[in-house]
Amino acid sequence: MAGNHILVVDDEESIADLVSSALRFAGYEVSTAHEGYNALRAVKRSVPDLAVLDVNLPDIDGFEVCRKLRHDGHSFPVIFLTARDQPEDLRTGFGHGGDDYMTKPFSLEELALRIEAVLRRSGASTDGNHRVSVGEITLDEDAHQVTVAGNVIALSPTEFRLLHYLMLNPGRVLSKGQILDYVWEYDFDGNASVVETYVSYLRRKLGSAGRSLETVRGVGYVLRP
Amino acid sequence: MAGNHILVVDDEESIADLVSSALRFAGYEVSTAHEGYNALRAVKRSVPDLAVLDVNLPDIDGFEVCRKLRHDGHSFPVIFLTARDQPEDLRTGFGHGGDDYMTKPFSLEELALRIEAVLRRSGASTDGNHRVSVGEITLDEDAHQVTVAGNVIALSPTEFRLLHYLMLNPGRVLSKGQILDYVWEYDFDGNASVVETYVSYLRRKLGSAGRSLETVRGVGYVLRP
DNA sequence: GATCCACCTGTGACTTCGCTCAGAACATGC
DNA sequence: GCATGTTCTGAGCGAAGTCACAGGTGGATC
Repeated sequence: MAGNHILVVDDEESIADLVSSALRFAGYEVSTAHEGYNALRAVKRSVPDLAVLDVNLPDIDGFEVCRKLRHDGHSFPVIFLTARDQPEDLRTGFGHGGDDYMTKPFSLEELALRIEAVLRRSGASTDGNHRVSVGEITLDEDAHQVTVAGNVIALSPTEFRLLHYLMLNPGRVLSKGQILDYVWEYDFDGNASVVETYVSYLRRKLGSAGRSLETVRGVGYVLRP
Repeated sequence: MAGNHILVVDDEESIADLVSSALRFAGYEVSTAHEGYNALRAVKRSVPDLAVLDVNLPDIDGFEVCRKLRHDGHSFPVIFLTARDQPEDLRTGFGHGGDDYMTKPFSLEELALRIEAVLRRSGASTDGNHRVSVGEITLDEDAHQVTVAGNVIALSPTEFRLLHYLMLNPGRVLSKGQILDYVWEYDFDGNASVVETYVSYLRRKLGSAGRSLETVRGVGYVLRP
């Protein structure tokens, strides 16, 4: 996945920034645009390996951008972002040559996963390594499976995403806020104590290996290598 | 991080001064403004790498300033400052193109950290080094861990911030007032002797290395390299 | 060497934070 | 439509952290 170039197009700058910093962190090269025509211009300058297109743009909408891209012969995959509750959009999106679809708000983790999935499907080069290990814990993204010292343990989707995020940042303290942004939907406005609850679940399921998931009081959590 | 230019906008002169002197000290170039229109004029003269904007300004509010800046095509990151207990502001802030958010009162330490984080995210040059060493003591910000001669020692959040501040200024005497401003919230109105208490805690936890944390009677404390 | 004052450090009250559990609300699969 | 799993909240508890206070210690000054 390293080195792939992604174009993020969203008129809300805060979202474009949030997404692009998360993707940069995940090892992609990212450029952004806030308007449809700017996006087309950006592609003329440098063709990305994938584009994340918001549907609602100030000038021409994301579908139209995608249609023009396909018309110009570009075949890189496109993932659409759209506000909730517009199910009819889905068909429109795929009709215009979209490869995947996400409704806002979404979790950055999920976006990263979908991007990777779409890139893999489209045959772009990925590093093909979807397994992470920290200490005795191994997480396999493809198999969606976690093993501790060789024994498979069952995790719920949220537990899995949380563990994955922690494992992507071994030895780095992640604040509850960061965790909420990445693992939960980015505008999740519930109680931050869900994180505590899920850390508790994870520790229990991880058994003795759960001890490497440390609390840094007043700061956040770390998975110590 | 060195050399980045930051614009601080706050109508309370004492706060603007406090913040700007702390940021100058942290190696930034700082300019200040006390009103919204002055801030816009200052940007016209010299475009900063980041702006710290108070929301409550006498003429136009911080959000409006940010909106105008974005409208003029400026994309440098903005951090908003606002009084507590206005959670709905947060969304407004991000809606207007803000990159981060802090509620008053805050510690200067935290502001410095956020500025660095935002600059890093926005791709501006930072020194990217989150480890400091003085003598046998090493402090790692990411891991939120302190080691003395290789042995990890556990510190409370306040102890950690205090040590961090001292380590950022090896060989320089810091007064209790400076320490209170930087490590505690700037309007902390308690007894300045907390600093003594925490220096005492630190010395005990640092063991023999604690001897390099010297008292300069009548002046303050130094960490001797 | 007496006195003063800044600083040190132990004690303890109080607060904050995080862990865990129980359960309600919701989603999913059979 | 029932059973099961999942998500998230809220309360209670205990541990950890914060800070004031007060008695003790030891330079500095005269």
